Amino acid sequence: MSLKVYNSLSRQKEIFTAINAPYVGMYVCGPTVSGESHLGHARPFISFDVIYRYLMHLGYKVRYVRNITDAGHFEEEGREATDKISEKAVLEKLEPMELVQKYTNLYHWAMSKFNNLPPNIEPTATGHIVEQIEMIKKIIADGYAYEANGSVYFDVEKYNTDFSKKGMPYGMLSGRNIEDQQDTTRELDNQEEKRNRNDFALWKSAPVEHIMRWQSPWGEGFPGWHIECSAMSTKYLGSEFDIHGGGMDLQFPHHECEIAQSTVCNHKSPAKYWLHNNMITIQGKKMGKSYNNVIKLTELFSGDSPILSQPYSPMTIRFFILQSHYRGTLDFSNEALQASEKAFKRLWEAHEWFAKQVFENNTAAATDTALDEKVNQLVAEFSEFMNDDFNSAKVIANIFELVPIINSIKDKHIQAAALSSKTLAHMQTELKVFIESIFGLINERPSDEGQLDGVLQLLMDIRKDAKSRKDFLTSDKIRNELAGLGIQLKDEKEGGTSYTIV
RNA sequence: GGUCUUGUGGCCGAGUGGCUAGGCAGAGCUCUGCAAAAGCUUCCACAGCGGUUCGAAUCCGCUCGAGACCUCCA
Repeated sequence: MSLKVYNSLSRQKEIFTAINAPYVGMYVCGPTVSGESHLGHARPFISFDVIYRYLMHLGYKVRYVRNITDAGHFEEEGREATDKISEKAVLEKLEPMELVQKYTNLYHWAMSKFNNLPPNIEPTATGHIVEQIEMIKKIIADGYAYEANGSVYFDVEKYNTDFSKKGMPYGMLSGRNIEDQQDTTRELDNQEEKRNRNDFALWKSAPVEHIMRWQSPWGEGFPGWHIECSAMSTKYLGSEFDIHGGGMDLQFPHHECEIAQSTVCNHKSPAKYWLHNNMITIQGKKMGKSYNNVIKLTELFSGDSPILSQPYSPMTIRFFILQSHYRGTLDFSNEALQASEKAFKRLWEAHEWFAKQVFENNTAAATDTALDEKVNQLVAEFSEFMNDDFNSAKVIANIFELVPIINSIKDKHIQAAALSSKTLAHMQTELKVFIESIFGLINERPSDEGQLDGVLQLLMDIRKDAKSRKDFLTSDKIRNELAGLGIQLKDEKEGGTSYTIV
């Protein structure tokens, strides 16, 4: 069964075929490092991390490029256009690059907490000013951009007229047409410089107070809002690559403009498949700066926010995100996160125990063929569901159908021999592959050098002795005191005891 | 105003024509010295109204509600 992905460009699921198999080029829009990442940012990076991992699992050699926007984009809230990064730099009395470095480091820290694999290339906008200028020159030379007062604008009208004839109108990705766009009555800055209100900036002339500025053929300034992604994706993935990803909110205008710029320069539509993840909402509303409802990742991990009733670990959040499909909205609430926390714990403990087992006495024949068949079916569906536009939610549902079976084997409610040795082995490898390699879930409990384990084994021994003497005062004291320290003892069927660190 | 998405049980969330999604919470039971953990069982759905169909949460229409984009935004 082949992989199918939902392509925003065609608005339907398509069979994924690599342009130049086994190589796959994937570009994902990264963060603007003018501030701290929040929960909303976690979604695309975790979603595309799983997509990246799954493509590699399928055998593709993926080049994953995810940019860092550090050049500072425009904020047009007030009258004066101010550079986001330079503005904040003044407030915090930091050099712009110092600020960018700070938030880049914080972002990388969060990404590693989530166990996201680093991309193969993580280019920065400031490191590619030359490439961006070259691209703009090319667009001007081709007649699709014009200069005005030291700024350069993309001529959307002309592009749309010419490329509509080739079946590539402006707005093809987001389903807009220029006529509708004309209706907006919003007042924007520098409109008078533009020939048309749909035109967008490729290069902006920098006002004197701007700290971040570069020399260009059009004077000192800085690159426009969308050109960095076109320049860097072209440089590292070529004029036509397989996958372009990002949040749904970037579809227009960001990705639309990218398509226009790249198409003019490279004479090809840049990406074959456009994948967009949906937003994380909070009480039904998108989490975003402009809504004032963000939970920063540092707050999430520490619990330090009035919205949060407790801290949530990175794996809880990763699991929470994977429990839904990436194209659907996902509503944040403490209740929902707590549910994920508990669910992940149960899943992980079953998985951890099962992965360690060696089933030596099992035979080729299963004693419970119905169960054996059911297990094989559930496991086989992992790939089937992932192939259907990365439906991690359904895979997790199947894993949860396996959890009671695993726990029943553990508690001897089900004999391991109920399943064939082949089934058990297959189940072990597939669970490990999907949970760890593809979903990227990891054990979060602190690892120790065996000393803590030794101490706990001793305490459990003492408690066992006390219990056998019916000295429940002592046995309960050990259990309750440990519970107070966050160590939970669990008596098992065979008279043994295990523990988990909460 | 334009474009588009969406409305599933207490909460989160899969599901596009017929079969129990799943998780968390609730209830009962088993196990246990008591608990916890685990297992088993169970309650609670498909916004409303029409239509298509042998059959609809799933397709169509209308009504009501929610949201996103159109401006930096994952």
